[in-house]
Amino acid sequence: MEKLQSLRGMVDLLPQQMGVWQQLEATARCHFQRAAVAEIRTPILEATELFARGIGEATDVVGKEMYTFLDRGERSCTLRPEGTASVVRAAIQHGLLNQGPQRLWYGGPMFRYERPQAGRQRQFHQIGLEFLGFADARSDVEAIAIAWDLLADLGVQELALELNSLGSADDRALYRQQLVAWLEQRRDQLDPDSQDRLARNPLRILDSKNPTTQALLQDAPTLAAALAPESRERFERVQEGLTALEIPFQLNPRLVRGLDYYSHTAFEITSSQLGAQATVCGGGRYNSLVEQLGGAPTPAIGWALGVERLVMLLAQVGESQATAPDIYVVSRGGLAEGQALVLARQLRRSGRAVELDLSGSAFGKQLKRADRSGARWAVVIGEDEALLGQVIVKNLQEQTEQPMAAAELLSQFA
RNA sequence: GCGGGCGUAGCCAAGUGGUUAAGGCACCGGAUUGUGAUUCCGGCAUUCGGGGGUUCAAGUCCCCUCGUCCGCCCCA
Repeated sequence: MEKLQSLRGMVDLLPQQMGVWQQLEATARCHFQRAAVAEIRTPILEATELFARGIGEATDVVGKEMYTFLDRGERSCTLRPEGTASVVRAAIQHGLLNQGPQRLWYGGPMFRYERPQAGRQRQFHQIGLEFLGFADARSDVEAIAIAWDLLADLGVQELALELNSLGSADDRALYRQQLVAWLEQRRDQLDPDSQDRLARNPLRILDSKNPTTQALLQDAPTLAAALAPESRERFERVQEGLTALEIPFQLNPRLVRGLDYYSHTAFEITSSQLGAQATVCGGGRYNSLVEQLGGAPTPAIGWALGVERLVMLLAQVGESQATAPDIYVVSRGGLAEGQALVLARQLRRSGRAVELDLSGSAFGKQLKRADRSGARWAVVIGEDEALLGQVIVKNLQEQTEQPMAAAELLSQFA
């Protein structure tokens, strides 16, 4: 029979890895709460139309990476490739924006149909933040600061924040024209990938990894020069804010985010320890998206961080936590086993983490498992103890033991 | 979608065309029918990702296929 296994690029998270995940999620929750950011959860399945309109038909994410299929009602459905479009959709649908600006976060699985490689899977997880209805440059700074502080608190080392401004939609359209005109003159000097992008998504050529293309771009018109004075001033205020918060950053004039909806501030937080997919967190401002999805014009900024990539960094830091019980209950014989079942439940009700050995094997075997479970205490009930209403409490670390009444045990561990 | 590396047990692996596929970890059982370490003994791949071919003989060579990893594209 064919071996059953998970679909390509879909990975299981096994019990041993969950400690890092849980710690990460708890830390994120804590940071959001302290920053007065509320959680929102949206379905992982949406109408294909949402992403086509929100992210942009021309992007790779929409053009070739979506998990799309027809449901039984012949509607085109897509497993969400990112979170922002869904959050904005939900905010519009439920009139959240009529109640004032929204500070939201989300977390969960995203899906992209790509070849897996280091730091890239078909199902992966993101934790993201969206500030809807905030235009001030300080909101950009605050959004970035929350991401930065979260990563720092988790103990991630050697992070770099890269920053750029794409300007307003007008600035970008103007620059796009300049760049395309300039590159058309030199089309034959571009690598094939970039030639392709010239028509589809020319700004992304700036980000090319091809060295000759990069050399050519040295003399190309710059995005910074195309920014209107207001855009430039806005960008300066973002930088001043980051400096005031002592968050180090590097200006990267080639940083162009892939999704169509970005404008003004764009940023990435990267780690050199991740291989080719180095971005841990990426985001930026998207002032036109809400309107594009049918809401009132609403400025917004957000980011998403890749949980698997973050976990890779945390694993390198050596972060991991096993889930050991406080007490391991060992019993043998009908009467004793019955009492152990009751006792374990009572201990749990008083808040203890208790593992009950259900094997019925010899005491030696059970104690061996007690030892390996990492529990501090073992409670032993044999037939003799059961008849007397007693238990033996062993301290597994100090290798000491003492008999006591079951009731005494309960009051001691309450 | 394109390029390259790799598939031997739950994990790490030896194996260079020649009888029954090393070893280690983990796990299970026993020595110890009521006590954890260590030790000792035993168990744990009818077969090398799958299919086809070459050969007297294939884990080993060839072809196809699937999976996986790394890179490109792209992104978190």
